[in-house]
Amino acid sequence: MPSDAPTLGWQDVQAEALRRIRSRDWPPGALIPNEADLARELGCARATVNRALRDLAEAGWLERRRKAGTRVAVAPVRKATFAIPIIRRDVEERGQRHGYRLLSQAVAPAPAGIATLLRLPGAAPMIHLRALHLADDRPWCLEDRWLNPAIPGVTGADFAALSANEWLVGNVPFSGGDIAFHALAADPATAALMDCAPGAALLAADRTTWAEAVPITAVRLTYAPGQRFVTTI
Amino acid sequence: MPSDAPTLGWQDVQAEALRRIRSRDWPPGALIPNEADLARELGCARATVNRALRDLAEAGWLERRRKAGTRVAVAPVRKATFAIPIIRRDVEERGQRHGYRLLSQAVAPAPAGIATLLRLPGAAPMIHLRALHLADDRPWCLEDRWLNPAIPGVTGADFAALSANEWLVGNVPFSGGDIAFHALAADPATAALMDCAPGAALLAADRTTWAEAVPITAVRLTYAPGQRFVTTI
DNA sequence: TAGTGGTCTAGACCACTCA
DNA sequence: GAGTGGTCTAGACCACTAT
Repeated sequence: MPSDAPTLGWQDVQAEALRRIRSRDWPPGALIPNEADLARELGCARATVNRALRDLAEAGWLERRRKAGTRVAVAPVRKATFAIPIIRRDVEERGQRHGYRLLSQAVAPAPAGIATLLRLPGAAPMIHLRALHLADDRPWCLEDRWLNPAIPGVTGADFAALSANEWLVGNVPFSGGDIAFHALAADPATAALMDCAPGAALLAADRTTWAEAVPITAVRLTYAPGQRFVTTI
Repeated sequence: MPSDAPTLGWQDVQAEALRRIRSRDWPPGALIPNEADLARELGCARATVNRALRDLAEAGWLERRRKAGTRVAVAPVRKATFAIPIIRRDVEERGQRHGYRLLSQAVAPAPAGIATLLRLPGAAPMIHLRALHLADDRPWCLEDRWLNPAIPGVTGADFAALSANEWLVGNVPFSGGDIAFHALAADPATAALMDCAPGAALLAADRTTWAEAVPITAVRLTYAPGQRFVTTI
């Protein structure tokens, strides 16, 4: 084994650890050496080992507990990460021209499901928007959104000119939320808008977003047939 | 402003930075102070600031470039992370009993689409598996998989007893791959297996996985109606 | 209580890239 | 060339937890 004169970086340490995991040198469930020992063995500082192993633990390869030490995960839970850009950028990054049409805007009592989701009182009045996003003039995505009218500035926004999606990104700092992907069959109205057959299988994403404890919006994005969400792991 | 005597941790620094971003104290696109200045201002070491800001950059809030400094992202690209557990665990974590039935197993030339995806020669013989996963005896997920027969040990595996999904996790170290979510309409055969109406909208995930440059498997997981992939951002 | 990972520090050098 | 982030080091203390 040639001695590696240049100092080891954390990426090297991580690669070496991954190699040992994959080669079953450190089999699933096994306790691996502690950070201090590894640092000595590899000839680097403990902080470097820590950085490498911490990242592996976050990625699901290792399970670490103080005093108990570090174990190789038995069933590594892989994680897939999806980027959620604003819709216009999503379209433009595919080299297509983004178009946008506001279909309707109204103030209406939120349906029970939406109100519950946002933890608002039963029939609280909210802003209801429906809009169609286009890619090269073809239907891309239907946006069905309920907006909390208490958001500063929201009543003055012109959603015919700028989509709520984009307005929110630029004007409302949000802290969190959740997303659910699911499949649904196109109802007749949606099918007409999407230029597809009624009953066609469509991919949809339901999102709710919050600024701290204040509900911002609940939106369903229904994508045109054939669309896929792709990622690399 | 009360002086915070206890030393600031990186999480505190991160929270303070996020606060400044959200309050528009650091508006979108703005250059923020460099690490050394921030460390002085906040009374901690530069490494602590680095840890905090590095994480914010990974999360999409900041854009960092050497010499150019750190800027607040103009359109923060939020990222959603999905855990991809093995199917049995997924079912069990919902408090249901996992069942499994191997429907068919055969060696057959891979369809052109699959072979291309895995960069294998046109009609390369592969192992084709079809299996149904059950949750509390109800259809949960249909697994349609093509396996590279060159994988060590694969020809001796008993996929009637242990799903390929689980066998692979335990026996084949894989380095990467990709996933695509999409919606499809249930064909008659699938509908019969899934106990749903033909044409029903189903959520599906297509995965390919690799061990370094060696293709391992291509699989389509088709989920029973009503299933959702949920995550928090 | 003792062993382990989690974190902070002060300093240093390097890599990148803007001007 | 010079300013910035990226990383490493050696040492220290702390927080958690298995025993």
